[in-house]
This record gives sequence, structure tokens and C-alpha cells, in this order.
Amino acid sequence: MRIGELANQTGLTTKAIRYYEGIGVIPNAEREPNGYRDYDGSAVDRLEFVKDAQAAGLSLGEIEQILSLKDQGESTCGHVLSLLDSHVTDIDRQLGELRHMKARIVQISTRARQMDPASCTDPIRCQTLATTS
Amino acid sequence: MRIGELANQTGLTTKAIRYYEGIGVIPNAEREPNGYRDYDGSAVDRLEFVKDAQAAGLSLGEIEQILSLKDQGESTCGHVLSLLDSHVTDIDRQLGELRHMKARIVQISTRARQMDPASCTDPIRCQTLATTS
DNA sequence: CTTGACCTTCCACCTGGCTGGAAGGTTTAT
DNA sequence: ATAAACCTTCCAGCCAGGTGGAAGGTCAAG
Repeated sequence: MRIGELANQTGLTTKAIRYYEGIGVIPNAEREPNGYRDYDGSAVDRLEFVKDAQAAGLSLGEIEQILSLKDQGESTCGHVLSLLDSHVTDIDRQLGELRHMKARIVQISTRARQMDPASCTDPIRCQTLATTS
Repeated sequence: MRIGELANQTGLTTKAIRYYEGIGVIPNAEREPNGYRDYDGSAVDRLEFVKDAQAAGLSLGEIEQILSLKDQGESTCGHVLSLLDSHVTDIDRQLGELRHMKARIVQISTRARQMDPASCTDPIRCQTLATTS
């Protein structure tokens, strides 16, 4: 499979795939005699994993770590698990931050809505935002 | 007040303040005869507003929109509210993504833990990661 | 009179995750 | 034979939200 078809199958661009190869997220591709990259089905799996992990909020650097540990095939399960655990912790932290921010915004918004709409022509009223910190 | 004192009072850097002026988030400062920027107390308020709005997740572009509407003396409350609403929607989306990701990672992690630790020397086992997409 | 703390402008660089385009080689279809 | 649709590499630039540093002006104190 050439890079264009791989791009079609994964929904990525050829640019992105070459970029991933460049930064080591996927290994250097095999080449056809003419120099074109040549992929097999595992490339699709790997890129799907990359996409999923990205959608989940892992950076390409973290994804590369996980994949390279996997590629080394050493007794890496422990490392992978600790990486995953630290990511769960990180996600929990992000969840907390987002929930906190949402609560703040809802509070600001609720307060603003309780104002007399007619008085909203007064620009000072919109300082509401500034008084909630 | 000069830019250094403004920076101290707001907790921003002088660099950031000049940057905000450059992109229009705050108006061009008055100048002393020697060319130094000269601020009054309202600059502190405005920068506090910027900080608060940023903490709430608004971009500098959005903040500039709100402030420029306010400067024009228009009724900004509606606009502010719709911006805030769209941010809450966005946060909900991010929350959903994070929860989904967390579930996925926990699932991978759980599966990996159920394997015989001794067998972890088998590189294939760690393919678990790749087969969950 | 010089030191040091301010201030000015301008230009460059950083992170992350790509995308665009130039300049060229290869393959396929007509 | 030639056009189009691929492919290659490399270098540039984009987004946000700034930071860093150079080169220079200003001002008060010792």
C-alpha cells in the first residue's frame, strides 16, 4: 500500500503520515524500488491507535513512548502500565480543572442573566466578568 | 503609572502588557514626554478583566471582541452570554472526550494487569495496546 | 561621572501538530 | 507523447500566547 491509500484508509493526510514518521511515532516505512513508501496493514492499525490516543488527549510524544516500549518487546508491561496510570491521573486532573472552569462560567452566566436586560445598555454592568475572580 | 508598576500590580510581565497593546487587547497607552508608557488605574481593571476572562477559557481574540464592544458603549451582555454559553458547550465536549479516554485507558490497563506477570516477557502480550482501537 | 534600574523598539524564537509549496521523479491512461 | 495523478525531499509558515535578547534612551543616587 502506498502512502495515499494509507491516508485514505486512516483519514489522515499524507503530510501527517510523513510527519509522524519524521518524529518517530511510526517507524521508517519500507520502500518500493522506486523510493515510494510501502505499507502493510499493520500501519493502518498503528495509525488508528495514534488517532485514538490523540483523541484521548495523549501527545504525540507520549504516544511515541508507548509505541516504542511496545516495539522494544522487552518486559515493558510495567512501564506501559505506569505510563497509563500516570495518564489516568493526569486526565483526572484535567477533568477537575474543566469542571471547575465550567462551574465558574455557569456562575458568571447565571449572575449576568439575573440582571435587568434593559439595564444591559450600561457598559459597566458587563464588568460582571471582572468581579467574579 | 509606568509599565513596570502596572506589571507588578497585575502580576503580568511588561512583555505581556506590550504584547496585549500590540494585538489591540488594550488601547495604545498614553506616553510621558520621554516616550514611556503612562497608565492610570483603569488599566489595572482592564488587565484584571483580561486575566479573569483568560482564566475562564476565553481567547485573547474573544476578549478583544468583548472589550471593543464595551468600549463602543454597546450592549455587550448578550454577546458575552453567548460567548460564555458556547464555552460551556465546548467544555462539556472536552469533558466527554476525557471521560471516554479515561475509560479506554482503564480498560487497556485492566486487561494488561490480568495477564500473568511472568508472561510479560512475551512481547506479543504488549500488543494489547494495539488491539484495542 | 558612572552605575544600575528603568524604559523604548524590533526581531527572533519557543511549543505542537501539522500544512503549503517548490522542484523534481514515477506511473498510468489516453 | 503527454497529461494527470501519484510520489519524493526540503524549507517555510501557521496558530496562540507569549519570552528573550540586542541596541539604545532616560533618570536618580552615590
